[in-house]
Amino acid sequence: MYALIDCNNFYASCERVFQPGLNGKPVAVLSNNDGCVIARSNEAKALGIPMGAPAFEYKKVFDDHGVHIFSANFALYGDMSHRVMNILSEYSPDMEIYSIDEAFLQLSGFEKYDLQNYGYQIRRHVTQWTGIPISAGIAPTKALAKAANRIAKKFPKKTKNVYLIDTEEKRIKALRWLKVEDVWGIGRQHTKRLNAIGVKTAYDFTQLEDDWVKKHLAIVGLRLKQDLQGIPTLGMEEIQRKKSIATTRTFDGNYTTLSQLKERVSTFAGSCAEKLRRQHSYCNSIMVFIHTNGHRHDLAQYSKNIVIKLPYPTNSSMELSKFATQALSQIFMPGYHYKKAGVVIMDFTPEKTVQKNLFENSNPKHQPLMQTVDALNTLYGQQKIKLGSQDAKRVWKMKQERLSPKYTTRLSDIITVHAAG
DNA sequence: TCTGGGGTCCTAGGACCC
DNA sequence: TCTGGGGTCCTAGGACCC
Repeated sequence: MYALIDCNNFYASCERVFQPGLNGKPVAVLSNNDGCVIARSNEAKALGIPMGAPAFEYKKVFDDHGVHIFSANFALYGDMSHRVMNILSEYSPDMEIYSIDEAFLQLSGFEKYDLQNYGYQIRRHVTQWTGIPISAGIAPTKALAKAANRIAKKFPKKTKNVYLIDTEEKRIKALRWLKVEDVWGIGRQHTKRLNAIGVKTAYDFTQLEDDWVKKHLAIVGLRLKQDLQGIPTLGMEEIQRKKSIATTRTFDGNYTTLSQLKERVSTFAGSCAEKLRRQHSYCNSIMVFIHTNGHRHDLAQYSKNIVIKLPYPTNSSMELSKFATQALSQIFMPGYHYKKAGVVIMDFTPEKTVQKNLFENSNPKHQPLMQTVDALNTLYGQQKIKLGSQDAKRVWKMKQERLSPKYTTRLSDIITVHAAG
């Protein structure tokens, strides 16, 4: 059996932990630059605010219904996630952290347990220790656990946020209830194709011929079908090192000059390098892209990316920044209003097995230097030490008008509790 | 005025090998 | 007239996830 544990409305719930007065009230969290809605409490969902809604289009709804708006506070969410995962890891020797707010627990060997109660126990524990409400779906396969989790979320009163699929009847009932577009792994394109042949529910999907599924949804679709039929096909994944690391941003305004973009791209490359060092890897390729604003139909559009193979593996901020800005110069075209840029690094090798090059190698002095920079930035706060190519005066140009404090990761932001006489 | 960011996996087709 | 067979590796693009 597998359990899928999922935090309810995670980002909104994190904000509520420190402002319990917001329980029962509509809360929404916005993306960087306060652009789109990326998390909503149930009350906000009930107001018809969709996922990804542009904030400016829904300003009136926010005002009319007193929706509490927050700028994304990823330092807080990351730390809360870590706390939740720590607790969950006590409930199975085999856990896969699937996303910031979700984890699978493998429960083989737990057959003698009352799994329904086990779910309640996990829920009580996480809620009491972190204040984050969770839902649990428990079933014989991962895809079915996902489905069970959806039921637990959809019917909180009946299920008390834990739903167990442990019989064939329950499996069929769940799949007949689940719309095919809500199946894990079925996105927009697949839904279109499936609806066209009359497949409306997850159950319908499991009744299709294997050949048809393989042909139109490829091997991934076929595995999914089997998993939904109760044949465990999707196993626990080893979460090791990342295979690519990205830092990309939409700008607050438009950038028109190469030097403006160079500063941004250099910063992004430095941030990628830092993440890369944290997982003790070197990279061999770097990709840089720039875009104009696709929503502005009145402006000329340009979008380009370029991948560069590095002459030697590196994780030095200076090297990566140098290569990234070189790449940028190759794709930059004057005369456009740029709205977005990013750096993606990939093709990693672990620190320990880096292949040295006979003629060209990373400057050996960079490694101790980077270690020192990382240590200083950890000690004195991020971005205290920057590259010369970065804008030293730039503070934080992102629009974040409703940012909550970093309650759990910055000493000065810790809450004060006043006890009445 | 205003529209996020960060990932994974698979497939088809081309280039190349013997 | 007629032109093999079996591989690997790489890349771009598409689909999906949160």
